[in-house]
Amino acid sequence: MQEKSLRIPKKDWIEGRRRLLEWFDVHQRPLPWRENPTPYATWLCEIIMQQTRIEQGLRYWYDFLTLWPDVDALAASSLDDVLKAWQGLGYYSRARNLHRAAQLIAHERDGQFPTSAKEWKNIPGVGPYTAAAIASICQGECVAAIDGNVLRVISRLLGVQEPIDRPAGRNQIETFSEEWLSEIKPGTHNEAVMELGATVCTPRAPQCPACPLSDICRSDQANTGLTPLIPTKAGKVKVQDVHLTFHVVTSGQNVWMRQRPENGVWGGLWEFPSHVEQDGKKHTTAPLPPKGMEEGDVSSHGAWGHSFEHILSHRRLTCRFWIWKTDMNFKPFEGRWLSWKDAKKLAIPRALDRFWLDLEKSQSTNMSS
DNA sequence: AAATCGGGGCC
DNA sequence: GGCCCAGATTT
Repeated sequence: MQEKSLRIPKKDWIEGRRRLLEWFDVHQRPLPWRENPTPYATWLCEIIMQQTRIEQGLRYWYDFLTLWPDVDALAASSLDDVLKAWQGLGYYSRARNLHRAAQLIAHERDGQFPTSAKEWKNIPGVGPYTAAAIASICQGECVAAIDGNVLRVISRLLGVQEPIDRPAGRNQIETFSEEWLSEIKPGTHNEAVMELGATVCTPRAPQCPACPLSDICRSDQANTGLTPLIPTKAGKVKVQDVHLTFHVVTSGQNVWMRQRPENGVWGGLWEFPSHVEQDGKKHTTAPLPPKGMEEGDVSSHGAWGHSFEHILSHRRLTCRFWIWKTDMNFKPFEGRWLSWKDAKKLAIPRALDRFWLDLEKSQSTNMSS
């Protein structure tokens, strides 16, 4: 185990570490959360940035800090408001865990944040990476934070040929990372490795000539030419086809909506009642009325059979929307009546947002024509 | 150990 | 169309 992690002589990686920190001091991007890293702002940042590009998440980080400047404010908010602010960012369990964690910290920890990576891991939504990142960057703890950038940088540095999404490859990277970590400035070291991965040791077209570690790297193009081939991954996700039918049950300016269960796709978000076609079957031309709703309950139906494709990372959704008109005395199934205006204040999936835009466009076209 | 969970940007 | 992104949680 030790041999694997020490294929680079110690004097070399000590020197490499020094040059990395030197490089970081000069070339780091001016990211706003580096200016005044408080536990709250750093925690918020790390949760938002999980599996998210900086450019995409930045706006959300600002929005959350503006809406809820501290953990007490966040804890006092409603889950619906948090989900609404999170809308469009994806992985919605992060938002629900964030809200739950804020209440835990505010009410059960007297507003006190954890002070070690081990404690941080007990906070909902905080796993190994996030715990290490906050504790090292914000609280000076000597613990390695390993994200996608680090996996790529270290696998290339060591020339790890085993898949990094399997224990064999992952363990090599973890072992070396803990050893390599600067005991002087662990937070800066962690940020430096991530920054190198984000700006120089990139997934495609890495800029090895600009890398402060190129002379000791086991896969630099100038040495072995392995850089484009590392890291390797074993995991391959098969994308399934799913056909969804949404029933837009309306009455005048009101619409029937329900909240999705916490588990599963779009957990906790609001939607029009929907159902999945069995066994991935394609849509039939004539949709049945939603369950619990008889033909006689509707005054008209099938007004607009809008349909489009929506891609998730693990699903290919074909979404069909069917509009039914009824009256508000009718409460067909789980959910509630909402005015269009109030419904828009709720967090909804991107796919429904698309539908909504198309519908309004269609209505304005009809009115003008 | 493997599956699940979004959406957007890039090639 | 595939890949990846400042990963965590559930099964």
